[in-house]
Amino acid sequence: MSKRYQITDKKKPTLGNVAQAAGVSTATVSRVLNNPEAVGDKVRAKVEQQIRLLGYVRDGAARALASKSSRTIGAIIPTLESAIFASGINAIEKRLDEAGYTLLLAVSNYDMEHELNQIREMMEQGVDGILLIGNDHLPEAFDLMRQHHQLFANIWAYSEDSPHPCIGFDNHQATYELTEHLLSLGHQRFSIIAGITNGNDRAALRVQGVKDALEQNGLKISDNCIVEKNYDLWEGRHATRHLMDRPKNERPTAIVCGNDVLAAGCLLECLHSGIRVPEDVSVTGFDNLPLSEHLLPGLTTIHIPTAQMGRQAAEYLLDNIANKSPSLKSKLATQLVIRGSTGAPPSND
Amino acid sequence: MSKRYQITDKKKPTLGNVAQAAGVSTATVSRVLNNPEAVGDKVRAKVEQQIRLLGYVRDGAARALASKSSRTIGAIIPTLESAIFASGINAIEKRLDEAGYTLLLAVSNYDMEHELNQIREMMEQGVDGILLIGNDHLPEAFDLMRQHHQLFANIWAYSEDSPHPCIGFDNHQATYELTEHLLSLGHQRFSIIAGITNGNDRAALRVQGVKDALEQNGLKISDNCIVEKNYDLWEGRHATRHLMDRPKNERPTAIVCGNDVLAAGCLLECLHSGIRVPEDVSVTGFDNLPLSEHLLPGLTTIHIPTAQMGRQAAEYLLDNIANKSPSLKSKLATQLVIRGSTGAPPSND
DNA sequence: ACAATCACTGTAAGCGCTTACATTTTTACT
DNA sequence: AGTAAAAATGTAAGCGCTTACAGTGATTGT
Repeated sequence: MSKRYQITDKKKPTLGNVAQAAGVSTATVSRVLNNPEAVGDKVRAKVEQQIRLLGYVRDGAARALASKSSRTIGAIIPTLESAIFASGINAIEKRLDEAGYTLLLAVSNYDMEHELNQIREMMEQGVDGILLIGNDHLPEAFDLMRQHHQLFANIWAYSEDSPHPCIGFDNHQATYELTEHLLSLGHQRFSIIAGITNGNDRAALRVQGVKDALEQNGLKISDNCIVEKNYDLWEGRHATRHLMDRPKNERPTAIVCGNDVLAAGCLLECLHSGIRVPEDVSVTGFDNLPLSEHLLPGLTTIHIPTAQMGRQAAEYLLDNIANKSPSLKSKLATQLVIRGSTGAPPSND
Repeated sequence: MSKRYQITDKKKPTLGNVAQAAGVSTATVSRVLNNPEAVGDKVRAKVEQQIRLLGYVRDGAARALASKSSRTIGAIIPTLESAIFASGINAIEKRLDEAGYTLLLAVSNYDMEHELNQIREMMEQGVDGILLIGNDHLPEAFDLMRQHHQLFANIWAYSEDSPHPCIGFDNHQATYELTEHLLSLGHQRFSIIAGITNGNDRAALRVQGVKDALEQNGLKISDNCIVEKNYDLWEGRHATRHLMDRPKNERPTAIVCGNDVLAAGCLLECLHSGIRVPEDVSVTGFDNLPLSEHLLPGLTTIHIPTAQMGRQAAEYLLDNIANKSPSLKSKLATQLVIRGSTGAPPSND
């Protein structure tokens, strides 16, 4: 009877089964799998044939246990909604894939306790590296990773003086420049629709960037002109309504939003309620999401090189794994993208 | 110089180390970790203390090898852009997390060959279950999974006669009903901006749903009124321009889009080029993305219960792993959401 | 022609954990 | 107190793979 068509074998074939079937040792089979050049042509062909015949699939757990590497990278991102991190993750996954690595993804929902647990879980899974968003994480998280020599990097934020490896951009500087743009247009009354700054260093830095730029120009923003909102369209709309719902000469002439989602909400609210942009108010975002250029008017925002950042982050880990010791930090440039949503402030009358 | 992190050069503590430190056997330590009730209070306390003291973290690879379970679920989605799958993935991750499972995520970019490789990789990783989007996959993929008794399920699509487990909705029926809505408004000239149907059963079924509803009403749609585009805003805009760029009495009065991204592109193109919606043309989408209700006019679309679907999918796998044998199929209801983007066709004059 | 070298291949010792089974200690009941 | 049953703990055999080391011919240099 021919074994060729045996579809339902009871147990999964193991390395040993393949070895036996091919009449070689397990070491040889392992070699054709991991280091084919080290095996003679004939033997290799024979083994490969049996692998195919038996439908052999390596056991990653055993492999990881024996080789001390799971060929897996973990990434913990705050959210999957709103596609903020989508293209970055995409780039990471792509680069990892090229190197034969797999991405383990977790979503923390901006909850640091949860994130800590996820880090622990990933370390249990034996990931070879971990990618975290932002520089702010629980001290316990850093302790845990240090204690176990866990390779990791922070992305999406760059900080000169962070003791940890980071691949990202300067959130503060970006909004600083953005604010300068608004100032140069003549704006004086600013409002900020920020992301929730608690536990989110990026959001906090973006706010600070605006504040510092204003201060540099002798302006100050009062606390009731700064609202914090989740990155959500509705929240952006509500915040906008709230901010614009005051006497005309007290309204902001420029609203700086914590990201493009909030800004889109702001823009859409203006559209819905007849507020003209930029004639009545200028609006800015952060992220340059695909949508932003299509809005009417187009959204002035900060472009982040997410794909490049993702690739670099992946490469940082891979290089480290390969003992190449890449530089600990990488600062990527953001870009101010000026579109129709910013213009001169309304003339005072 | 990355010596910054070399604080302690000791090796990671193992189960054995903990056992030794606590003066018990490895079996006991393993028990307090996996089945605490089976251990006496004093001993458990002693062991737990040592675990904390040593900063012990389990080795997932060893655990997976010995226990035949990696406590990991894999999901392969076509894309991370445009957030189509975001909330579904979110729900999956959440449910899995509750059960102590981790999500392994891969992005196939709508490439089935690539998907097959990713399935293989995930099986190597030893995932306990795999989630695939849609019912269309390479036969080799199904063969591979069957041969290895790999638990899996298709989501995002429901099919009565699929031989595979699936948790999803009826794409065909959804656009069928959507089209009926348009017909009831009096539309006769339809165009479709579809997703790429090749290798995407959902996209194909959505087109077919429209066709069938039209045919049922004695209408037919000519091939040059159907364009296929990637799910991208620009492509939606270009397609719209192309479709509307004909004599007024040949223009479609209704454009059915393959998803909300294309529809948003369509809507935005109309906005940019002065075409009134719905007075000049009605537009529909599919997915009911968060953005869709905020557009002006609001987008008529199909709401998909993504969160529910994600949770159910996760539960299907978990139940299976727990030998509960849940039902193989689950059909979720979609919902036609009528907003301002659909209305009566322009009167012929 | 003989030793040194090289190219393959095999042997076997783990990797750190789970778990069936064996053993000891407690508890419950007569 | 005596005994069986229950509860707690220990023993040790793997799980499937990698890899250092050992072994075997074949090739090369002198």
